[in-house]
Amino acid sequence: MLKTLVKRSFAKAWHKLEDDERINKRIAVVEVERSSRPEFGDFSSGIALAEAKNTTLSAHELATEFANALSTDITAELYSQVEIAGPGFVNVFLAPSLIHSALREILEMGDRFGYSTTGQEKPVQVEFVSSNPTGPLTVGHGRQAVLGDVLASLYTTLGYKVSREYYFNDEGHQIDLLAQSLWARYRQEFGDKTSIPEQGYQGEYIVDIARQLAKEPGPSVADFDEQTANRFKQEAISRISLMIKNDLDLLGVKFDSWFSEQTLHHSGEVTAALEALKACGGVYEREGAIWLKTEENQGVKDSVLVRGDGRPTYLMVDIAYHINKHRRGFVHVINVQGADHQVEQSCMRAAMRILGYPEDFLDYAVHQFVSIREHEKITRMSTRAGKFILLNDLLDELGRNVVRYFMVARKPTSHLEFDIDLARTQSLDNPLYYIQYAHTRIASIFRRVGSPALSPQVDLRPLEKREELDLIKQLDRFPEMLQQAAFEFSPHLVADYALTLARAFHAYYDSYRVLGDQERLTTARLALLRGVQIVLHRSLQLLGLSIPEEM
RNA sequence: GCGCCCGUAGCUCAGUUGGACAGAGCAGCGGUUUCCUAAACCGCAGGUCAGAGGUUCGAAUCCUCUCGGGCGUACCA
Repeated sequence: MLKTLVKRSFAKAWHKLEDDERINKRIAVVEVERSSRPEFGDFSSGIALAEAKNTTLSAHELATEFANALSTDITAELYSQVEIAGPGFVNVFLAPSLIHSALREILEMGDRFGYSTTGQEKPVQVEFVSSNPTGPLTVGHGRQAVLGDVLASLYTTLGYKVSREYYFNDEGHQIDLLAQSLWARYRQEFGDKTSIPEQGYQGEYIVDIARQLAKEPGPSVADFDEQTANRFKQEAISRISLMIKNDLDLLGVKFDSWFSEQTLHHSGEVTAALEALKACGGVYEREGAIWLKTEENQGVKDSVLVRGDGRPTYLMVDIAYHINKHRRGFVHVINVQGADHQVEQSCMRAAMRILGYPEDFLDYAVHQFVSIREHEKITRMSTRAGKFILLNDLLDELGRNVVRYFMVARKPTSHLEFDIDLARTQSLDNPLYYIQYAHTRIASIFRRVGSPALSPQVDLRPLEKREELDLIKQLDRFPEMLQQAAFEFSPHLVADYALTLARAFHAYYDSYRVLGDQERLTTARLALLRGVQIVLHRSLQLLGLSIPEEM
C-alpha cells in the first residue's frame, strides 16, 4: 500500500531532523494524509504547522527542513516532487513507477486483494435482526439485516473468524400473547366468537396460520389449557420463524446460528447469571424486585432484573445470553441494534463491567430508523400503530439488489428515507446500476480479447496519463477503506467507494481507448482494467450485490 | 426535565477522524455517438455547512449555549 510506504519515508525523514538542536523533539507518529486536491500532491503532512511551536523555527522553516530531508527519496524514485505549500504543508507527488508498483501488487493478489490478517482468526460474533418471532420482518429489520450482513463480511475480509447469529425471543409475555391471538383466530375458524386479547396480535398472517391449523386432521381443541397454550406457542413460533427465514433468504442474508431464548431458561443459565451478578455485588433489592446497579457502573439508569413476582425481565435473560456468548469464546461481540435500545445497551455494558469482562468485549452498531416515502408522503414505521411496510413487499417490488443497495448506501446513524418512487421509476439512474455497468463494460472488453492471462510482471510504463495514475491510486485506497468501514461500523463507505471508482472508470473509458494497435499500451491498459475489475468485483461481493458480466 | 442521534445545494445524502478555494446523485439548463455496451461522458447553474460564542496556526468536523427534527426515558420484548 502506498500510504504505508509514504508513512515510513516521512517517519524516517522526520527522525533525521530530531537530532537538530533547533528542533530536538521526538514524536511518536508522523501523520500522513491523502491530499484533498491534486495540486497538493498525493500525500501531505501538516506536521511542520503543528510542531513549529515546539521548536525555535517558524512553521515555514521547519517545513523547509522537513522537505529537504524528504527529497533524498526523490532519487530513490519514491517521489517525483516534494513541495512546501501554504503556511507550511509539505506535499509529495508520487513517482509513476511507485504508483505502477501498487497496481502490480493488486494483480498479484487478485481476488485476495483487500483481505488482511489483522483479525488473526479471532472469533467475532455479529448478532443482528433478532426480531421477535411474532410477525414478519418490516423494512426496518431489512436495514438491520443488510448492515449486519455487510459488517460481518467486512470483518471476515479483515481476517476475523465471524459468526452471524440471530437471537430468537421465543419466550415471555409477547409470545404468550401471540399464542392467545392464534388460539382466538383458530376458534374463529370454527365459528366461535373468541376475541383476540387486548394488546394481542392483529395481523392477517395470524389468520392464515389459524386457517392452516384448523384444516389439520384431528379433533378441534376447545379449551385453552396449558398443553394447548404450549402447542399454539410452538406452532406460531415455528411458522413465523419460517416466514422470517424466507424473507432473509430473499434478501440474501444467511445466519450461522439461530439462538433460542428458551434454551437459556431450560438450561438454568438465567438463574446462574443472576447468581454471578450477585457474587460480584452488582445487584440489590428494592420494592420486592431485584435491580441491576447500572448507575454505579457508568450506565444511565438502574433497571429491574427480577420482577416482584419472581419472573426474570428481558434484560436478565439477555445478560445470561451474553454470558453464554462469552463462554463460547468470542473475543468481540457486535450487536446491531436500532436507536430505540439505548437504555438496554447502557445496562448491558454495565452488566459486562460488573462481571469483569474486557471493555472491548461488547460493542453496539447502532442504526437509525427507516421511513418510506411514496407519492410525496412519508410513512414512519411503527409496529404498535400497525403502520409498517413489510420487507417482503419491498423485495417483491424492487428485488434484492436494489433493496440491499439503498439500505447500505446511507450512514447507519442517519435516518434513512427510502424513496420508493425513485427506486421504482428512475431505476435507470440508480447508482447501483451505474456501478454494475462499470463492471460490465470491463467484462465486455475482456470477452472481446479472450480474457488474456496478465502477468504481474507486465510492463506498466505506458500507463502515464493522469487518469490512469489516479485510477491506480483509487484502487490502492481500497484496503484502508475496508478497515475504516469495519471498525467504524460504516458499511456505507464501501458503497460510496464503489460509486467513486465507477465514476472514475466511466470517465476514463470515454476518454481513452483500451484496445488499440500499440500492443504495449493495450496490454498495460488491460492490466489496469483488470485491477479495476478486481476491486469492483470485491466491492459488489462485500455488499452482497450481483456482479453482472452483461447488462 | 434528562439521555442518545441528527440538522450540509431545490430533493436524498457523502465529507478520508482538525487541514489549504465545501463534494456526489437526482431534479433543471446546454452539449457529445461512423470507435471497446450512451444504463455512459463533458459543461453550466445551485450552499452564511441551522444560529451564536469558544478552543486552535487552521473548524462542516472538537467544546458550550440557543433553535428545529427523530428516538428513548416500562417490574414490554
